[in-house]
Amino acid sequence: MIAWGVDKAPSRGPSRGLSHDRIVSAAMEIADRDGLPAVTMQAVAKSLGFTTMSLYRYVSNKDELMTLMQDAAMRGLAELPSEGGWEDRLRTWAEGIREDYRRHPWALDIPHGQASVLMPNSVRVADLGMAAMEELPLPDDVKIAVILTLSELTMSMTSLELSLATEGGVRLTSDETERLGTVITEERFPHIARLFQAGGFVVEPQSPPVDDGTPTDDSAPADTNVDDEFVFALELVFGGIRSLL
Amino acid sequence: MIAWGVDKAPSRGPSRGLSHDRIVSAAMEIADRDGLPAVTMQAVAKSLGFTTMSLYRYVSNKDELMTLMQDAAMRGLAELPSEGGWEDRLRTWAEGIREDYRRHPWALDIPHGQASVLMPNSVRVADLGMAAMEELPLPDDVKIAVILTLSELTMSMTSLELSLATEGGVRLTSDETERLGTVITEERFPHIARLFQAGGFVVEPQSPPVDDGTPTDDSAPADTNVDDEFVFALELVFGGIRSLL
DNA sequence: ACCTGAACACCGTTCAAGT
DNA sequence: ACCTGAACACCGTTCAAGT
Repeated sequence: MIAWGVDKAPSRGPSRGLSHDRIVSAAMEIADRDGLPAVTMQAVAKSLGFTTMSLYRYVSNKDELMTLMQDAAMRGLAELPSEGGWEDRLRTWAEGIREDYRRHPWALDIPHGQASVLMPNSVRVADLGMAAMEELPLPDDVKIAVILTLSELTMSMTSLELSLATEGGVRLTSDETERLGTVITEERFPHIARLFQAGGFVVEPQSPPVDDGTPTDDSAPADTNVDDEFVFALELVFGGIRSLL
Repeated sequence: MIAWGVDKAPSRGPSRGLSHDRIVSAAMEIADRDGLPAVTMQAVAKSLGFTTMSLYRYVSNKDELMTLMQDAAMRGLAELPSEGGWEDRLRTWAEGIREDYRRHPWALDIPHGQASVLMPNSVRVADLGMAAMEELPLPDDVKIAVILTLSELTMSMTSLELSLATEGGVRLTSDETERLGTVITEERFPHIARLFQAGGFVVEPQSPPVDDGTPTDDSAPADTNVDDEFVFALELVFGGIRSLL
């Protein structure tokens, strides 16, 4: 309940300036700069000029700090366009979430427990999602399922994108490609070996020359970039929603 | 490349019985029993009756061991039904993945890097996914995007399900509910406060009495269980695919 | 009430040494 | 080639003590 600010701030007694906000901000700065593993209690305390143990007065353990960080990371999504249809609104909603995770990639690595669903920003984002679908004549539980589906999808795709980006894409040395080629064969993997050998199994983080293949079974496989995958996945879900109406 | 078994086994010299298989199996047993954090190099070695350092002869670091564990966890999915349409096959495909993760929940917590995509079972599962859609007149890159979408969705939903199950669902004490009620208000969250107060924002891990509401905007919200969410999300994607044809 | 210092029981990983 | 022992530089968290 710390996150909601209902625990009245103890304004009595000596306070040398530590606070929940400062601790969470310091932790986020470290995570942004050096990644989540660099966020140790000692590192956070040190960056604030306090001892490690001082943090435990504000946060009961590291997990709680992580949950606070995660929620704080999701503050980018503000308002949805009042014009346009539900597709436009859901798209900007999903893209807002995506932006937040891109800004704070480490947030994707913090496990989503029960607590995180009831954090302020989670509730706010869910509320915005429901607002985006206001015009749709669907029962509330279906809308919640849609929100859940879209946000999970957004997280997964962003996670994939970021892990590929930091590793420079699934690009192998020609030696590795060759060795893998001896093992990924038509006999063993009849449906995908061809794609692998053509390089189509490779996913790029950035936007390469995009090919939009015509719907033919034997079209040449192309490099795929995650941004396209994300847009495609969204449209897939939108198509599903439309088929419900 | 260890995972593909191309590194010839060094059958010369004294071997007191350690091997990649035994190390990975031991690590998986520990993870199944005590969770991923319990998988330390010391714990794995001890369970095999060796010193910690002996593992480093077979595995270059802990991350590599984790990647091997993750791939080994995905061996459940065998064959897809030859009867029925692509929906049936994709459904059993996704449910096979789901089963594997349910059996080895910790596998969801191992980060998916570039290496993991090219591991034997990942390639095998991707191949099966392509096979499931063989009849569909869609370009290969679209099929890959579908596979990616479905597997990410499956992972997310299973992850949600498991985190709720281990925490006993988002069930709050009446005290907590009350406190949250003072903070999740109609003014602040106009589109979701009503749902929260009605208990509809609560997601159950197991199957509670399911209500399939009629498509009315003001239908009473109901408890939602993750299994339904998963099936719903799959159908949403299937609807999207159909709209592509 | 707020912060510190010392201590505890761990981690992953190194290196040189034994057989 | 395979495994061990000792050591290093870390972790999160406790507890009693200071102001």
